[in-house]
Amino acid sequence: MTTSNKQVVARFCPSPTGNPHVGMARTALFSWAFARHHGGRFVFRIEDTDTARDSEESYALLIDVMRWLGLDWDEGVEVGGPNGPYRQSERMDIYADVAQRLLDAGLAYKAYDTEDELAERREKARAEGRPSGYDGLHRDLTAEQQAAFEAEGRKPVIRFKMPAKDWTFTDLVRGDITFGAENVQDFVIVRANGHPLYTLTNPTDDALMGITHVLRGEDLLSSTPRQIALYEAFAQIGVGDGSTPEFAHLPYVMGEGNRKLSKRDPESNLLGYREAGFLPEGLLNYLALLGWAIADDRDVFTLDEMVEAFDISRVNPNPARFDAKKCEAINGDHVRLLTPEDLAERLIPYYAADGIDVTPDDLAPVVPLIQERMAVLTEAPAMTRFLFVDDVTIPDELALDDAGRDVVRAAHDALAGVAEWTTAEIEAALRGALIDQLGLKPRLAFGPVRVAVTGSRISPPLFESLEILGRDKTLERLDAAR
RNA sequence: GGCCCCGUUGUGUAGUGGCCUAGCACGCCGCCCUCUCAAGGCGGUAGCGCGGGUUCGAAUCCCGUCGGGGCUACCA
Repeated sequence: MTTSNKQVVARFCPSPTGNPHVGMARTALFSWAFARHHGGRFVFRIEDTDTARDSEESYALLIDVMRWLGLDWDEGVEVGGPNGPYRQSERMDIYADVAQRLLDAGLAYKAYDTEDELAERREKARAEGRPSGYDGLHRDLTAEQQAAFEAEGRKPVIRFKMPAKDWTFTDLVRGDITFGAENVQDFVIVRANGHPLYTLTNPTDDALMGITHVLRGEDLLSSTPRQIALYEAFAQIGVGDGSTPEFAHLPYVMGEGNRKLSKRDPESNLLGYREAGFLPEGLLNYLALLGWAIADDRDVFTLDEMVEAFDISRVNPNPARFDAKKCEAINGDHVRLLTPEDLAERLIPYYAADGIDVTPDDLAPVVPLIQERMAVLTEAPAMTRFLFVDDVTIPDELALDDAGRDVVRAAHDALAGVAEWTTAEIEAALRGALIDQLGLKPRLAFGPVRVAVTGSRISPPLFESLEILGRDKTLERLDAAR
């Protein structure tokens, strides 16, 4: 698949705007898995050239989320590397230099069109059924013409001069793609105010950082010919090693309806998944399923297994809908895959967030009761809060009727006489008193006890719960409810 | 308008000419297990956008068409 035998170098290069979202994580995951599968390097770069939208908060969130997910990088922000710095805002001199060399080599030129002039010609082209990109009017301006525009006070942008040829490349997930020469026009690489654009900075850094494989969203598909043209120009002016990377355009992650999951969609907020109690391995596993399959009859796997099996050519090009239900189900499978000790450790912050201070020892007997009862970690404190608080309150709608109070009274008396406070003895006492003596169906016998002790109709297994709760608290609560 | 991408049950996928009366998972429905809820087991539901070709045979190849999406910026 890889045509050269160079070491694979893939990268993830988000812009720090807004909250990190799931589409971003999927792109990072695939790039990372691709690099790891091929034993290559993974670079993490930040593309913060848009000062109006970028923020330091967003940058910090990006680092936080990548570390939480466990997608480690060999070079990039925070860790450094031989091709730094890795924030584009710190590389402005490099872009200015590259732009100047492009200009000097005649591969780019200054264009003085005003926004209005451009818009007018664009409309005309559209109306006539022609492509609406730049028409190349200022491509071959003489020095005198340029001087005249300068004299008018016009500030030029720098445009890259697209060679007049068709562009074909092999997309690793979509196969051969061709754009006709007439559809790829000269594009702006430096703004009139001197700031470089993504169109220049991204290929420049990929070239300088030795990126061999570019995995990114499909929204960038149609800009690929321009990038390839720039690479060919770089080869002429000595930027990078003269090679062009391979490209793979990943499908979108869609939200409800038929729209791309956007950054402002709460469903897309990555940190929201951590808060909601998703495991990074669960979320990543689910995200991997959006466009990729490890086998035709299996969809739960570890990151290591994914790295081992990942094959970019087997990525499905269709946009995929994000399905919260399936995401939870996959996460639940990963919860069950954890050792009880590991799960207990991971649960502690979620108890803390609920105002419950617990230690791993406190949780040791509880975890076996709840591990298979939750899909996300926040369910644990909700389900077992009654074990760690002094009193429970019984909601009005669950208030016991006379029959229920009779049951609770009988349960209290039976339990008061239990010699050894173990699950087995608790169960024996309760069954004896409520089922054998009162002749109740199990459901009617244990229901009121559950409500009295846990404050809920739903709980972990009752007898085990009572053992953990302890005799005193159990009797107290039964007494209070009778 | 132009160019490009995409099109298998509700959702994600497997499928690369016969193994497909289309497999798996989530969802949903039912049953079993059962002290509740889960987990687990069993069963059910529902799909190749459409129309033409090519072929003995097509979800798979070709053409057309329809639908969705992206780009067409001095955003990324």
